[in-house]
Amino acid sequence: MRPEHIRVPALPPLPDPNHGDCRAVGSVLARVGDKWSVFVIMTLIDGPRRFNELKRTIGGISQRMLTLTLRGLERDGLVTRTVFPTIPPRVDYELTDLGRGLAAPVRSLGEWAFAHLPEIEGARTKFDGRNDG
Amino acid sequence: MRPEHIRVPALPPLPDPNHGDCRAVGSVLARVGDKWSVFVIMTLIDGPRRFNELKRTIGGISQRMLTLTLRGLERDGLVTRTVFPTIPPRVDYELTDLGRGLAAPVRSLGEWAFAHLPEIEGARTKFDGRNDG
DNA sequence: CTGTATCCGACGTGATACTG
DNA sequence: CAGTATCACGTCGGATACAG
Repeated sequence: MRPEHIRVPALPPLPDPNHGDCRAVGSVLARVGDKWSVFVIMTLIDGPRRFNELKRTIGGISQRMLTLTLRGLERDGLVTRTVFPTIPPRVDYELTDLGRGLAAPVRSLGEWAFAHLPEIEGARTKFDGRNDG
Repeated sequence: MRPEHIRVPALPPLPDPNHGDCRAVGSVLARVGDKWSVFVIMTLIDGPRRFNELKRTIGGISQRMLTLTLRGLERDGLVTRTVFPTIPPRVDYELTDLGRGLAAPVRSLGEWAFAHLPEIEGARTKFDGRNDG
């Protein structure tokens, strides 16, 4: 039997990624997948942090991106923003219950990624090397 | 006690998001977080699929982005690409063991997202409305 | 059928300067 | 300290045309 005769035998029913709900899930995944959200969430797990505390702890993030990331998380109800009208001003950011709930699966994903980093990086090197030589 | 006197009591040790490993984890999260990878992974859970099968099933993805997404997943060792040298050509994509392993935490995240969609969308509406009116 | 090549607009990200 | 405003740049993603 040649390759062209190998048929996938009538596909089983699919979870239909087109369904609106799956699209919406995508919007959540997009937030988690942006460059900084996960770092912020993980940093806030241990308790509330101030703006510059977050900036120093995360490191490498610009003021602008930290602001935008925090706004996004706040918009999604994952983080609260508390302003203390003092001089100098102080703003605390803290995970909501919703945010803490999200942190769990995110942590799972992170742990999986960490555990399988060697395999992934090995695969990348192998793949890239194949294209060069 | 006024707000400016409320002090976070000497921060507990942090998981240091600056550590190289955490950065590397970010690169995995970045893949999962891109626009299409999760859809492709979820579609491939039930078994191997051909290029246009994926395209039709996912829907809304361009030929270009499907190609790029699949190349990325292949590069990371999450998907295999099998070419059948027939006319017309046929290419099967299938999750590797590594890819199936990733699918589990991704599914957890997706289920969390699905379960909490109302809360998130509610928070978004509330946040956006506060800015308009 | 399964891609690659090209163009182009939209968006994400960073650097810098400025404000309350 | 905690932002906002602006600019500059690169990448992402879509549309279209072409190729094996």
